[in-house]
Amino acid sequence: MLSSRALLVRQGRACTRKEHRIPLHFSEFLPYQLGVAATKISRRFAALYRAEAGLTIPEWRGLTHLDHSGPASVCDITARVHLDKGIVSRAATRLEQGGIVSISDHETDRRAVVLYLTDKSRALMQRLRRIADASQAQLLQDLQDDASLLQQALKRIIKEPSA
Amino acid sequence: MLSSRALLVRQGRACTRKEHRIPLHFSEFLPYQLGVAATKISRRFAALYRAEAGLTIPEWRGLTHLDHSGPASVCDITARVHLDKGIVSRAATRLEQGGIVSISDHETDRRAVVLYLTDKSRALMQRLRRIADASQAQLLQDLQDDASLLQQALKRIIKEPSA
DNA sequence: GTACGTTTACTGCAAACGCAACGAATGAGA
DNA sequence: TCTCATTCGTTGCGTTTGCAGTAAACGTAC
Repeated sequence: MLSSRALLVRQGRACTRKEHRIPLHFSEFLPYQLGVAATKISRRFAALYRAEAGLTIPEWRGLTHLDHSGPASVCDITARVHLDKGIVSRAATRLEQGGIVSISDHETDRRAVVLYLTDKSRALMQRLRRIADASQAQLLQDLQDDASLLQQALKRIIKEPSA
Repeated sequence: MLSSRALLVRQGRACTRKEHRIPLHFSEFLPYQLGVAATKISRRFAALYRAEAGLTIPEWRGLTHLDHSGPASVCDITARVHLDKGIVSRAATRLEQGGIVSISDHETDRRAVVLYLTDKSRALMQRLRRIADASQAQLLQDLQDDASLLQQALKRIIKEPSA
């Protein structure tokens, strides 16, 4: 027993539209909006880093932290840039193999390691920082007045306890 | 040759802080904010659907579209809810095995299939809709005045051509 | 000094994802 | 009618992800 609506769909073209037109009920659902927007922006920036230096997003996040705050342990990076410790560990391995970071033992804690940028990578980060800043500026310009409030709301979500 | 900063990190505790305190430069970077916020909210809602009905997010997105717009093809769903066709296809298979949707042939296009809710799942969706609405209401309340502007900005990002 | 819980980093594994290739079906155009 | 490009859905494959488990080092309490 099918509704008349169902019959409409069953006839004519199988796929009604090609554009990614999002139905109303979805366009008002915040988790959906957030997910789609984040994926979109994330892809754009990931492509940038990959094209420029063959970096993944976790790699880039860790490097940025090192670049800005100086040498740090895996645990440090994990806590600061919202990444799983396994992901940071693997990223560190790849980056060391690529000569982007150096890893040495911690002075006083023999469990820990210390990651730090090489001279080679300091120049790389300078270039990447410029690119990231420019891309973000473009993004903010597209968003115009909404930008600052968007960031304010996102910060609130991030800081929110959890539940 | 290490900077004095490096020496500081190399001594004392390996992991300086335990809280997820995000360094300033990151907290201002939009793609980062967006990613972290989306992951956080997405996890929260995913846990909700899983606990309530054992549904994944792709499954839930597809079902919601079916629930709201009536029977649709895989391609339809793909276009409307921002999912890869492979993901939609697999979700459809799982949902059919679970008796949540029925799949039949398209009337006029023999390549296509038509997914539609079963009576059983219509009741399920009603319950899920209530839960999702309540959770979103809670979220919007937490965000207070920022909410509408957040949504406005996200919509702009989503609609934005691409570059 | 010894025992025990915690921290640090690494690794293994299952699940999910994105992409591309494929076969079947379609339909537009010669 | 006969191509041939396109569309629809499925499947396979490599990568990434998140989580749990492991071993070593640490440090606190006794």
